[in-house]
Amino acid sequence: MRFPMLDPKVLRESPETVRAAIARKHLAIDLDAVLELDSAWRAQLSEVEVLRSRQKAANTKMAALKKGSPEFLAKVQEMKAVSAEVKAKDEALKLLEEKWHAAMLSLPNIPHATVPEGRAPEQNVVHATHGETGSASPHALPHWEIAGFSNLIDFARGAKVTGAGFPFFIGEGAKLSRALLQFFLDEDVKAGYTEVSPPIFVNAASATATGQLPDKEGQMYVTADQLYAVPTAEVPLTNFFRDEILEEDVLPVCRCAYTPCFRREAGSYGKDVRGLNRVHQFDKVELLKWVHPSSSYDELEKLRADAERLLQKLELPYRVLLMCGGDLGFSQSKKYDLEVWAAGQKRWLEVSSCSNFEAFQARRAQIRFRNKETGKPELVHTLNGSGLAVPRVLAALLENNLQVDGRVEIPAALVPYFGKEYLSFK
RNA sequence: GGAGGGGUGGCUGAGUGGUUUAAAGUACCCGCUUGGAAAGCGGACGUGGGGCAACCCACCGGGGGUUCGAAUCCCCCCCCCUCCGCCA
Repeated sequence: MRFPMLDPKVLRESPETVRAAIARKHLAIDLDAVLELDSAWRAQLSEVEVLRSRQKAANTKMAALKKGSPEFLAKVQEMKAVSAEVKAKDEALKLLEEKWHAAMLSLPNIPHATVPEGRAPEQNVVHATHGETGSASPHALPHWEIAGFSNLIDFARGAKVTGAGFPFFIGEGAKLSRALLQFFLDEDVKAGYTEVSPPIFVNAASATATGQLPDKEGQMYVTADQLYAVPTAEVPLTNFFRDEILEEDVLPVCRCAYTPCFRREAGSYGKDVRGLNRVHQFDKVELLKWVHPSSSYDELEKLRADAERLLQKLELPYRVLLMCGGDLGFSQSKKYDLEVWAAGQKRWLEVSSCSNFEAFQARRAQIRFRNKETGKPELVHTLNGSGLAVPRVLAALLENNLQVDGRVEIPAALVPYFGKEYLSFK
């Protein structure tokens, strides 16, 4: 049995809830067709099961009969027909089930009541803004235009060696990148997350469980033996508990992981992809939580606060967006984006996306906990968010902290990691 | 990469075509017993799906096949163990 992402019971008992969710996410889905498939599938299932029941009953009788006896042979003839019927109906059932499954996969997660109405990114709500964005020094430059930038981050040679979007980080560029990673991990561990270093390739089953497959197959790099380079640590981390039942006591489980992230970014173009804004390989620390359903929205606020604290300690201006229904991902119930201000480009760069998936991912990955009172397994709620993505934070740091003399001031919190108070492009 | 051996419930482990409705043990849970516990005795004890329910169906690593009928036979794949080879 493969699992849909939305609870089929919600669809049956309250189709209007699903209809409303589709509307709030501004998706075009023919729900009536899905409902029709659902009842057709159930009807067919019941037909097959009745026949199977007959087969089982006959089986028991035949076991008691003498092998070659006329009664036995008659029974074999009788059951041959039933067997053929089961085979045919079972085939039809499988076809229906495939359609049903595909239809169920097309149904999005239901947005939380606090998600604002809206169709496009412009309708996201600015939940909070921290730090100054207006007073950037007049000499602020996009990071790729800073004199000597390619001494630290070399895109040209990366393109020669691998391809566009695979830069080399050199000298103090590499050191700054590593300092940020170390800082993020240390802070996340302090906040209660257990550090994990996961595999950076996953198999198809894992990529399917977190939803990268089949929809985003074109966004992943795949090896000759069908392993997928992770687009985010979310994939191996979430799959850690796939097909497992946890004890209720262990919740919430909070983990963080650094991995390089690989994204083909097919279809991206223009100013979005300049410099470090969008690359095919980048370092990121991901935060992940497996929580009791009753606390997932509290945990979402904590997760967001944990990610925000990193930007605060780096003294970078940023804002928090509460995503509107139309800009909410397919599988999310509620999502905040953290965007750092890049003073040179004069634009916001997304560095973290903190989401509550409720049971949507957990159902697909079959991650459950045993309810202590009932003794029955229930789906956990999963949440994740970056804490944080390195290159864009690094870019913002370069742009915001660029001094008149061409050096970059390192924030106090990062100095112990970087080892110096200023970075130089020479 | 090569050769061999394995994969059955939380765990141990029986089962090589049909009363298997997966034995038995063990752990956990609930009783009885006890001053309390252990032992002992009794009961309960997997997951998913369908059904208002009674109940029914599926699941023995995964997927196909043979058969009236598959945990059991056949094919493909995955994983684990032992040895060999290669190697950071």
